[in-house]
Amino acid sequence: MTKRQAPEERSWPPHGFPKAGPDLSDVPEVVVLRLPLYVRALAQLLHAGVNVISSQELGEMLQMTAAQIRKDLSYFGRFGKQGRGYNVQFLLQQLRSILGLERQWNVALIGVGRLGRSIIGYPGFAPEGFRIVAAFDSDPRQIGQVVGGVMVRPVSELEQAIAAQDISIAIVAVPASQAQQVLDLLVRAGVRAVLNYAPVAPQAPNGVKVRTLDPVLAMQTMTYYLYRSLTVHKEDTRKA
Amino acid sequence: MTKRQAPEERSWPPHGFPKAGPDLSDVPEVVVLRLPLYVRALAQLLHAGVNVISSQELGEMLQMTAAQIRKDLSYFGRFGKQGRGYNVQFLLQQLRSILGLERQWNVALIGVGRLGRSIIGYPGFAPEGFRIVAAFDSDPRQIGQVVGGVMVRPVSELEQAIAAQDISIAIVAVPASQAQQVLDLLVRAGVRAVLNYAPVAPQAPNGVKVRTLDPVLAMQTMTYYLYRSLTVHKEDTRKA
DNA sequence: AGCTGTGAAGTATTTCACAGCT
DNA sequence: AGCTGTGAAATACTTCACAGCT
Repeated sequence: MTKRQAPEERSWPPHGFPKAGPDLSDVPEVVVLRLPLYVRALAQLLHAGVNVISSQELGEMLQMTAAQIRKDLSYFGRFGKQGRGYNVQFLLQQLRSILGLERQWNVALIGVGRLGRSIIGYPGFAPEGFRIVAAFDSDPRQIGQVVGGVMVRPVSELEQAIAAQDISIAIVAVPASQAQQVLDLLVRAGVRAVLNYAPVAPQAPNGVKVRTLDPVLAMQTMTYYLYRSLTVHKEDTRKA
Repeated sequence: MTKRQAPEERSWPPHGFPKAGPDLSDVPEVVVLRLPLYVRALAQLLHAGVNVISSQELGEMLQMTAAQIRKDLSYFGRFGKQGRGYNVQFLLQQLRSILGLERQWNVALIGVGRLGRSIIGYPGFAPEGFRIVAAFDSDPRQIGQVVGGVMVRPVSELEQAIAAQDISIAIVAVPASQAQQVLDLLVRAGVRAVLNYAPVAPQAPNGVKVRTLDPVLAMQTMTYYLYRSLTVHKEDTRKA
């Protein structure tokens, strides 16, 4: 049973917003979007020396209901012990395994301008197993430069490099005007997961996941609420 | 009628995941999360010289159903003309007004390390009306430096500056370990919208919107699907 | 003829609430 | 006594489908 797509973001999402492609299993996508939150919280708990945690306590940490956590986990197995709770280390390991986080993922970066350079310098990816192993740009002045330990290559070499270097994820950091064509190229090259920093809603075929991170969009969803609370709002938005 | 919170953020959004605080109106939060997508698409259309668009066409652009767009818009008013569609310029202006995008918003940045500097240098905020007018750091070596035209001040001055400079939004770009305490400080100072770049799920009181942008989280939601499609998956995840 | 705006129907997601294990 | 796992109930969200305007 495939499911219908919702738009966005969630980027905050909700991130991946809009999204494309049917689910590959019967696990609701919202559930998958939450799993990394559990992983992050459990890693913290493990680090803090906590051995066992209940869905109640985890829910307080993450500001969600205990029932939701239990239900989410139940899509994948039975990881808890009744009367006790969840073993932090065990649950963490299980979730990491479910999410495919126990391996390294090779990543290509397209666009090494200001934004791309800051992404390649971001220290958060490597410890989580995401290794940027190739960088591309269409600007001839960038080609041949070494950025973050990776030599920048022309986009024309992209397809070949994706295959040769076993790259399954791409990060798009090109101007909005080029994002769609870069995405098309990536899809043709066989990439099926794209983290998009360009402020566009790119079209991707089924089976290709795109998550767009757009800080401006995130801001704009907050101003709505700021604005409301400034002037106490009475419905009167319709035109005359 | 206030509503229940879903997690994120989505950021991932989509986006702010998990989020806090009840809705200030009866408009579903998912709808608010989509409005900026409409704004972005309409701005593109306007730029391209399109005068009128149907929900059908807009839906194709954004990969969503025409009905959803019409329903979303109907929460705020009647902006279209039967038989014709929506006037692009008019609808854009209406949505910008609803989202509070017709004014400038003063923004404070907390944390001017590598990430913070890249945020302050991001050229996407200013054209959308978000102006970073103050920057703070707890590192004495950063104090007094001028970054992106703004002088870095000690965090101790934050509360005073928020009030004095009419700042309603903050961007948190401090290490994860400090994010919660910075957020608490911001809330005490009266900030009610926070764009959080730290990889944590911070707790915020009702009425304070937090959107977390976490590229690692976004990546981790995609590996799930990559992983599934590598080995054709038969349900067998439960422990022995 | 074409398209909006919207109740009603259909899905999806969340929460309840409790049997059953420790 | 405490907590999980899960059907069933409740709620939220999306899509249908059509009256009504242009």
